[in-house]
Amino acid sequence: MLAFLSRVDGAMNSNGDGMAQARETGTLGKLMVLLDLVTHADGPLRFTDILALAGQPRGTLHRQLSHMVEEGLLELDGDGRYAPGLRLLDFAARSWARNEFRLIAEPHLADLQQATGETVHLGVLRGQSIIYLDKVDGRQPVRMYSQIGNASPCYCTGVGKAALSLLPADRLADLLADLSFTRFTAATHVSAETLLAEIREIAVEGYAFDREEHEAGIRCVAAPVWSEDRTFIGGISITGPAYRLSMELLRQWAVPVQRAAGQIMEGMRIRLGPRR
Amino acid sequence: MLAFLSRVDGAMNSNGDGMAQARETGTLGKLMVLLDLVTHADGPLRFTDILALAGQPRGTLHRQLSHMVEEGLLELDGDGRYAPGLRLLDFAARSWARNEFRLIAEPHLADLQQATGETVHLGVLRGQSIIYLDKVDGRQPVRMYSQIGNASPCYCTGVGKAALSLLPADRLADLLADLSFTRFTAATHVSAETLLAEIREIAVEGYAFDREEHEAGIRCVAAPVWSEDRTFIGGISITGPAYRLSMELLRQWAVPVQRAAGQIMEGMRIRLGPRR
DNA sequence: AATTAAGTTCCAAATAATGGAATAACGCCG
DNA sequence: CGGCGTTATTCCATTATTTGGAACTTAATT
Repeated sequence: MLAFLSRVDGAMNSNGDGMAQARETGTLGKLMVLLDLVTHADGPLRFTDILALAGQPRGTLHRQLSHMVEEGLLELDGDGRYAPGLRLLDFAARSWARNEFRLIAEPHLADLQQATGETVHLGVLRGQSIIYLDKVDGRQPVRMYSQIGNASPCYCTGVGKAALSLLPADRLADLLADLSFTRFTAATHVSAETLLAEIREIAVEGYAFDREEHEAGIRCVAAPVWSEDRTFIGGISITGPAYRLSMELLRQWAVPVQRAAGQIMEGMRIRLGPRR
Repeated sequence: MLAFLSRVDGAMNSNGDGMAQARETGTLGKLMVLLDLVTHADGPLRFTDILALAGQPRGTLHRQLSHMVEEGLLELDGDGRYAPGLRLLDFAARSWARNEFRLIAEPHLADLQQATGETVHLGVLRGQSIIYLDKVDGRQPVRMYSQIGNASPCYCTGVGKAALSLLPADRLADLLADLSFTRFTAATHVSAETLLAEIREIAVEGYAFDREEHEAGIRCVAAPVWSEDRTFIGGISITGPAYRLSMELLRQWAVPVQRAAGQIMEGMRIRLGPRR
């Protein structure tokens, strides 16, 4: 049911500088396409399935898949079906555990959750997607992976639009040019024009809303966050059901969200020093 | 504080079988060594650091790192330091979300948590490490990534020893021959002999204990779990502080843990059919 | 047993990776 | 500002790996 994300994330390494230069990553690039293919599929794929999707010669594909299985990036079950490898979990767990941005943001996310009682997210822009780095849910032990690590479109999430408002005009234009819109709800932006208009507004106001644009019945208010070296461009948000979060309430919450965002950025300055 | 894990997990792809058939994964293998290097480091690494650790020519290394950054496997910050890439999170989130074994086990883990009130883990053997696939903690919203995805040594965890008890003698011998022991506590096995003796016992009894072997003050009881095609060999465990979990209590809990393990395996049979 | 489909192995040709050295950028200090 | 040590990046002939078509093996079907 989340299969549509494939589109979105697949475009993640579009280096959209106008001319669409095919990626220059040699052998690795080809293997990553395969990894993308398998991880984005709805279930395990057999050799022939991948062969059809990848459009490569049999011999080549076979060696590539074998190497990836050998390295633990993919797993091959008893029925000859390929699935994402669990070694990826180990890599990701380490990537996440030591991420400076997340570590610094953590306490401020918790504060914001306490203050509002609603779910708080931290996300960063990667390519055209928002990758969620953290989530604090007020209620019972949440299945964290359910959100952390997930990639969502930038054009229909609060964090995404907040992030876009930070981009310089030229980078924003490039990104929008490469963007393809999928309508998730009646409120989803489906054209660069309306999106750009809202982003301009967000850049002025300093906060963004998601007016049930990604999921019906879910609203949020978000504020942009960035690191000084611009490695991280993203945002934090408070998310909840529309029946509980009126637009008026969200407007009030813009203040604490912006304050938390400011504290996180201040924390980065202190921690990482004034370099660059 | 968990930095010591680096050592241990590093051994996951140690091909240290005396003479070491060098891995036959071509270019990919070389890149994975680098990814391992960066993800296992204590912090971001500069080019020169990696150069020293990898022992490769400058030109080669530079191109390799560039490709990996381009693909999102690594990230390069403003100070020229390499860190694990966030794209790994997206891969891992997908790998985890659709893992059949975990999906089937989930409700039984929750049951077991309810019955005992203590923390429940699900892990599988990958190489010489146990990778934790799931965790159910009774108390407050836990930072899930803190455990899920983490790789721990097989020789000093309940799940690990339970998993080892499932291996046929020859595979077990191979694995033990390659194993290098790190003493974490006074109770840690540090020789293949004593470990093998305990594993034999576990194979008879059908359950394993961790008697504060990995972390002082932490005990657990575990039972082996495997899929019919042997793709997954692992276990589930109940873990908690020694002051609350006497060895006597753990012995009593062996029964419900084994029952839950049985239910999970039954679930796999039904779900995946009697193939292979 | 015959037939089709699915997966695996082989090897000359094409391509990408290699690695030593030259070049460029940075950071520090006088 | 200019020089010096450090660090990072680019270049290109050589070398090793990947490529891809076809032959081969294995498994499933009738």
